[in-house]
Amino acid sequence: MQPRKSPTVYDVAEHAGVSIATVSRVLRTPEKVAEATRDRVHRSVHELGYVPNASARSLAGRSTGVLGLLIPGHDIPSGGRRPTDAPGSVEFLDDHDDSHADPFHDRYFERLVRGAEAATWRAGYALLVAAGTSVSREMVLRDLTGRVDGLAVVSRTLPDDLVRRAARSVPLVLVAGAQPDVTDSVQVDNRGGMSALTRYVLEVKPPGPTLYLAGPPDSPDAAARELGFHDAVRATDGAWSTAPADFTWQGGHDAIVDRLRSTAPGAVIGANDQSALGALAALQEAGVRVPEECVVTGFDGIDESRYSRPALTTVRQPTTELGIRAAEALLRRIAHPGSAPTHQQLPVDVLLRASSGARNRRA
Amino acid sequence: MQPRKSPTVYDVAEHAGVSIATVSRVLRTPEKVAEATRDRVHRSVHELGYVPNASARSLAGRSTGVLGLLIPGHDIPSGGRRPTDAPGSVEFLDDHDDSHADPFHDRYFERLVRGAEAATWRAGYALLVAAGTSVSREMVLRDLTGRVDGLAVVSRTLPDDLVRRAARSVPLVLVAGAQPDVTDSVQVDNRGGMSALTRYVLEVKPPGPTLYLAGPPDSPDAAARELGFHDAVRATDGAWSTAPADFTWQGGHDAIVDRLRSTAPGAVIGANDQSALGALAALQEAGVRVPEECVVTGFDGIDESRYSRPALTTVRQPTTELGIRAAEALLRRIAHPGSAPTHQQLPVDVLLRASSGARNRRA
DNA sequence: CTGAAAGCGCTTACAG
DNA sequence: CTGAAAGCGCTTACAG
Repeated sequence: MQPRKSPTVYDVAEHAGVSIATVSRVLRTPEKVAEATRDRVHRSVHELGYVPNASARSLAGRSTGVLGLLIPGHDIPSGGRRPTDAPGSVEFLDDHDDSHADPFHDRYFERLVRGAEAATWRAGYALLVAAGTSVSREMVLRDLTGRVDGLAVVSRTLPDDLVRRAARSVPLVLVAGAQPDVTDSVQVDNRGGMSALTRYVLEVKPPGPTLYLAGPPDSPDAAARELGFHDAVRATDGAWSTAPADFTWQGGHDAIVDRLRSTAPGAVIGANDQSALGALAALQEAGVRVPEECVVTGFDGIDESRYSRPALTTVRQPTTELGIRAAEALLRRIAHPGSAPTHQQLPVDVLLRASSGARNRRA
Repeated sequence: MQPRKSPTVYDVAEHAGVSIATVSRVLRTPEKVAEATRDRVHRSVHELGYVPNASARSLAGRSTGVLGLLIPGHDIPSGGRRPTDAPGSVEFLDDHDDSHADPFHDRYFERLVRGAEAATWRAGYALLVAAGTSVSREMVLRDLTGRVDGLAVVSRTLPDDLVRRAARSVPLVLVAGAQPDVTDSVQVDNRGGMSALTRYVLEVKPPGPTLYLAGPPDSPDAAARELGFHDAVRATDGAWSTAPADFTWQGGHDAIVDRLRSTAPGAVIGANDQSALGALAALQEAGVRVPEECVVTGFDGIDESRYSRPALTTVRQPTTELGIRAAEALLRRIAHPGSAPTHQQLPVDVLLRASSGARNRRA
């Protein structure tokens, strides 16, 4: 398809009757070249279909012009199904509900990648994406490190010490988590989001104690959200309590079943959507009307939260924004290698839906 | 953070007391180096924290080791919200339903990127992702072309002539579409999928004519699906007809309202999920029981199809697989530049759900 | 098995 | 405004 060897600066220079230095200048600093020369070179570039070799450019320019993004690897089938020559080969599947136990909810990574991509190209860089499923993390990391000017790593994708080591050979920013003294970081304001949501719930809820469905003890997100809940609830004098629910539907469901043996809550605040949806189901099974008798809220904004009845009021992370900020932080770090690590907290959005009494087109 | 200049082959060679050629050999063709030497070099590499410079490697090796993936650009907010120093800054939004008019349904690109990423790294390549939102398509394309050994382009991301021109300077594969004589392509078997689905519907449906809700006339997907429907329905002698519905909920809804003035259908087959969901709603409004009196099916497998009542039987594209196949096709093309363009059709999955009478855990 | 040397295709001071 | 030349950090025949 592309037959002969691609043209180089030398070919263009010869074609235009100038030196290779001039060709390079026309491409990088056109204002330093006389207009007539510039035009001539441009014509040659076009006629020969010249495309600069990025490797040579990077080597000579001491910068790759590439940013890397490392995201956690999902399992990708190695073989996969074979393509068909026989059209019409179709598989019929009984579609069960594959649980979204994933802390990174629906479209999280698409948004993250798109955000990072946009900010990266906008700055004239290209974006390399790696999940490191198929190969060992170390190998991918080493490979990436040599290819990029900076690396954004999604938190918990790599063990802390690997992050630290990588940060020694390349500017690195941690996404959705932090290692305070080691690298820059960009995360979402889980604490502030839960606090704001809780304050709102306390205002709109019907009478009755407030119940918080806590997440698993080892999750940083869960910890930050619980702090936010406490921030808000401690400033009031209403009754409240917490119950463990470990981010699962069942956990939320069971916590409510248990709680309904004593007092019915006036509000249930889930540490995530899954547990809130479980709680919602348990309340409805027990004949508690939501939101009239009890308000329910979640956190994450998974797709399922939109389709529950009533639709679930929840908090959405600004994931695209997170990608943008990560790339920008990296670019800043590349420009100023010396400065102290920075740590950003992005504000979240509360999505008001029917489960907290908000009126809504659909619900 | 990374203070002094990174070590090079020269540093490693000196440290290990060998030539740079030997260092290079240890890294690329270790079997050609004596074990003792190899160990010595490895130790030096480790001690110095040496990471090979990918640009130099690419330039010398005449191959970048990078594959590019170009996907259509969504609109990404340029400014975005500012990060806060004040935690707790939260926005409250009345959450309306943003319609998924997108032909590339939920998670389509996440799956595509992940598939491509997996296959790419598995082969020892890295993956560059570009959406080319922020910058002009031409610029991104030119930049990409110089950076990669091969380029996968999602169909309709670029005008045909740009694809053709790009294909002259780099191996290129078209994803989810084809330009038969120009490049390799990988797509989904829309026709075969719709045909298989239709045959199944004809088997399970209650009495009554079959109605096909066609897509917009300018969509290649719609055209292929309609051919598949015809393939299946022409082989039987039941009554059938088609109605235009242009891929929208409203289109599907109105087509049914219109149709119900005469005969009630025994099956409604939508060219996509949106129109099928509209049809489902219209049937239910008219008191037609689904699936008992009329079976309904869609195509695409958007998230919403899972949460309708009854849940919608639909066809899911093997999107991850599509990404894998695209990367693999590219790698094959790189290995064999001369051969004729290949065109793959990937088999789809039918997701059996309650709207066609399939029993299901949830519905 | 190992080394000296050429070369990959650019960029960028340095002169003029 | 333009050119000659050095150099970016590797890989890879070619000799030995």
